[in-house]
Amino acid sequence: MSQKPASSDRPPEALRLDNQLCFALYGAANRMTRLYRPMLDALGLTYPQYLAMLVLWEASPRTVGALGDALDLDSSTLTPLLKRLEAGGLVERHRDPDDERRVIVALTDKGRALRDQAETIPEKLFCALDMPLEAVGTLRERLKTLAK
Amino acid sequence: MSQKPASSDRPPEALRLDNQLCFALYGAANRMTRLYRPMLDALGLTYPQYLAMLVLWEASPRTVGALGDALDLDSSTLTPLLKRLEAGGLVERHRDPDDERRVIVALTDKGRALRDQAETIPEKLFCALDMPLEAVGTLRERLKTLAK
DNA sequence: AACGATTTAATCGTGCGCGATATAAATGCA
DNA sequence: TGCATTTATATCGCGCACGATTAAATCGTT
Repeated sequence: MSQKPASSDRPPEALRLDNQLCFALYGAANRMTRLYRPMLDALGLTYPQYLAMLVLWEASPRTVGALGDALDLDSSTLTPLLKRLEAGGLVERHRDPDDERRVIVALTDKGRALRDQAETIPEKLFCALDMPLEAVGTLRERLKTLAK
Repeated sequence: MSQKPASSDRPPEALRLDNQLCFALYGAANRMTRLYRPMLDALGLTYPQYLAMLVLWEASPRTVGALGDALDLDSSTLTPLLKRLEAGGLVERHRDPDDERRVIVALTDKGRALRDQAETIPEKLFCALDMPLEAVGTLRERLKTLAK
C-alpha cells in the first residue's frame, strides 16, 4: 500500500508551509504589528519605537548600547530610530562626558508624559487577543527562550 | 505593608517590557530570521523569499493574489519580492490571458531545482532550535491562531 | 608615553512590510 | 451599449533590520 515517495512527490512534509514554525512566527509577528498600529498611531509611535519607549520608561537615561542589549538590536537600527524619537521631542541624545564613545539617551518631559497615554494599551491589546491571561503568559515565556 | 503605587512608581507591571507578549514575539521573530540567514544565504534567498518559494514549491503556478493569501502579504510587498526572484531566474511572471488583471507566477526549472537544496534546511533548523518536536508543534499551532 | 587592540556609535546599501495612491481590466447593471 | 463599480496588480514613500564599513575614544601592554 505505502510507497516510497518519488522525486515528483515533493515537497515532503518538512517543507510544507503549514509545518513551519518560522512561518507561524512570521505571520503572528506581522499580525501583532497590525494590531498595535491603530493604537500607536494615536501616540505618534511606530511599533519598534514603542518598544524603545518601554525600555526608557523603565529606566532613563540609558546608553544606545544598553538600549540595544534590551531590545536585541544594534546601532544601525537604533541610531536612526532614536533620531526620529529625538525629532519628535520624546528623547534627547548627547555624548557621555565620561566616555565620549557612548551616547546617552534620556527621556524628555514630553517623552515621560507619553507614558500616561500608553498605559491603556496593554489592556486594549489583551482584549483584542481574546485569549486567557495564563495562556498569554505561557506563550510569552516560551517565545522568550526560543532560538536563544 | 502594601501601598498604593504613586504616579512616580510607574511604569506599572502592564508596561514592563518583560511582560509584553508583543516584545517576546518581536524578538523571537528577529532571532528566527537570524537563524535562517546563513542557510538561506547559501541558496541566495532572503527569509521572505524563502517563504514565497515554499508556497510555490507546493503549487506552481499561482497568481500574485493567491501568494498573498497564503503569506498574508499584499502586492506592495510581493511585487518587488517576486521581481527579485524573477531577476534571479527562479520564477517567471506573466499576465493571465484569461484575465489580464491577474499576474501568474510560475517556477522555472532553476526554481524547482532549488527545492533539493532547501530540503536539508528544516532538519538543520530543528537541531538549532534544540527543542522537543512536540513542543515545536504546539507552539506553531498556538501562533497560527494568535491575533487572527 | 606609545601604540596596537578593543569598544562604541554612526553611516551606507539592500530588502522587506505596509499605507496610500494609481492604473488598467473585468464586471454589473440601468 | 454605456458607464460606474469592483478587482488585481503596481508604484511610491517611510521606517525598520542588518551586514559591512568607518571613525573616534578608551584600554592594555610594554
